[in-house]
Amino acid sequence: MPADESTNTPPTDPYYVTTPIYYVNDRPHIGHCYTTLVADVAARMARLVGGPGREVLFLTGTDEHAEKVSKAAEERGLSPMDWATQNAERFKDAFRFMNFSHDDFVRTTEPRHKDKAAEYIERLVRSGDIELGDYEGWYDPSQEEYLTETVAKEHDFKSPVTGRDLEKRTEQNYFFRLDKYEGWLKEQIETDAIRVLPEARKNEVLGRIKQGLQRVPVSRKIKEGDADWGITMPGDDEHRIYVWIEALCNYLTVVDNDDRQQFWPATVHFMAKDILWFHAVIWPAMLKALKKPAPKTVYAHAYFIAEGKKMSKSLGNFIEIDQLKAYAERYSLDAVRWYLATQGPLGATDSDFAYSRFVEVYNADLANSVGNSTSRVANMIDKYLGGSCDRTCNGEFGLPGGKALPLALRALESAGKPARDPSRTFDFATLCREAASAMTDLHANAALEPALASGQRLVDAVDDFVSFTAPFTLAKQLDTIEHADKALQTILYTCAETLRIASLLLYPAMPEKMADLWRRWHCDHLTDPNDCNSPFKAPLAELARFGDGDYSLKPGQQIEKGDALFMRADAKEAAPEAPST
RNA sequence: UGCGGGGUAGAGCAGCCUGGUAGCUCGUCGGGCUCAUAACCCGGAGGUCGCAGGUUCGAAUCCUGCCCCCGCUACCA
Repeated sequence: MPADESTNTPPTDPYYVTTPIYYVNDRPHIGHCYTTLVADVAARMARLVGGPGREVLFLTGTDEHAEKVSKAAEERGLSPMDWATQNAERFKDAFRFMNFSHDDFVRTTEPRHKDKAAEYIERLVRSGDIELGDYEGWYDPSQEEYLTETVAKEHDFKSPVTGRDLEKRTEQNYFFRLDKYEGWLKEQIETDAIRVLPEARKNEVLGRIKQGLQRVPVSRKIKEGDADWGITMPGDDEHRIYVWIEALCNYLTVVDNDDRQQFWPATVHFMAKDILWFHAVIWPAMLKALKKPAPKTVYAHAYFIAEGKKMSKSLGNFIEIDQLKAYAERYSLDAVRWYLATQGPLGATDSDFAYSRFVEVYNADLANSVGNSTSRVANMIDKYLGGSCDRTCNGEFGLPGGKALPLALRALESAGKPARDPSRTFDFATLCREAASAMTDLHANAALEPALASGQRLVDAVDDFVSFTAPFTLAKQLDTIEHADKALQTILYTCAETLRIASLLLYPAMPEKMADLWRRWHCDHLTDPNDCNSPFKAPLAELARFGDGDYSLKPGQQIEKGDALFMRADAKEAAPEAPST
């Protein structure tokens, strides 16, 4: 594929990315943060790749209408709304801390959601996609809940909690005719019209669809003494819309208005694997019934486990937001974001959040690479060139083919350290163009980890280039080799300019640190470096133009070294601990 | 029970679809360099690719069987 062509045409289609809305009784933990971070990286990448001309909407929020929410509120002597508000704030705080760039935060208790959701259900009733029927199942009277056939059988038809016999009960419910859409769903997912990722999950979903789809209950009978919480079934006061069904609607309710109509269908829904079925099957079928297009991509990641152990309430080993804060305090927030984004369970298998691994990744990917590389390059520019390059990488000294490289080789030779392979050539313009193009293509395929890796490759290339050309050796021969100064400027410019482009590619995961670098290097022409959430001034293809673009480093541009971007971490130090609560 | 994913150097992973010198990151050992954050560059050691059969001139890669790990199995958020 011709790399330069796809780079020249930045995407302009509206990009709409969502996270699940989170169960508001939960305390924010690594799971919520991870899913939302993935969406944040995707959203930032969409804005970067597309530039100011592309509309991007990133939505997250809270799911508040569960029965247990009103119960939890009651236990605390609060109204359900007050309790929900209080907890929604915790999510908002956590997400602010994580520097997520969501454009909107929806709460299912907001009228804009409730009204539309009820309207959708009503439409489905009218179209016959939702109908009244009998639900027969195993009821656990002690827990006041129905159990699935499988669970009931597993526990020998006794309550898993109390061990008492389950009752076979029948009640009237509204059902969504999921069964009507079996063939359509199978076809949509098979052909990737609805792309289910990763591949393993697609197979899983298709496998289940082939086993046959049944209608799904979408309402609950309102019981005596129930709190007035949730949305009642349109036209039937005795039923309440089942929260799951209502919650799914949030993706649409928020954009189903004059201002945001262009965002539907959603570009990508991110979620954890446990709720894939709702998003890949039930939700698209509901949309089909509503005559709305289905989401383009449904991406289900796996779980984080903690220090090799599955996180569970009984073990009490959930990595909560406070622990992430403790890591961020020691290593910077962006280091946490980087670790989660690049080591996370984007594939089908779970990933481990382990301190030893964190330190390893931090040192390898951040301290020793981007951090050290920007440091050494800035330092040489400061030391040898007084803090700025007066020459770009173009012209007769440029690379590849110009005089800079032969002069560097000559300096090495006269210092008695000839290059091992003098025939090597370097073409950073192409390298950078391909890296930017790779990010654009990978992002379009929701392949976020490889997209971020394209930035790392540029940093590695700079380190390799510095070793090969040894500008520090050249710098000692400015008086003895003619034009050595020009070669030196060209080489260091090449390094700095490549790092500038690398920083753009690393930005989606590490916005604050990269903005920090842009402040030191006076790159305020990319975006506002004092606000890493401000829009970019052009699409990536233009921003990442090497050497001769409008956004390239300019001759004379001040490059300040500053403090280490990422201090090396000491693995012998004890793991950061969250303050005990 | 059914369906799906996985088992590749000490650790974490890629390669398998489209068979043909087994690769990457970290760790480890040796060398180089000195601009840099004990960093960076080069090289070495370390794997009979879960097990057993089969197809093939040739299999980590295709087929069959088996073992182990994990996930999903819908009305719980």
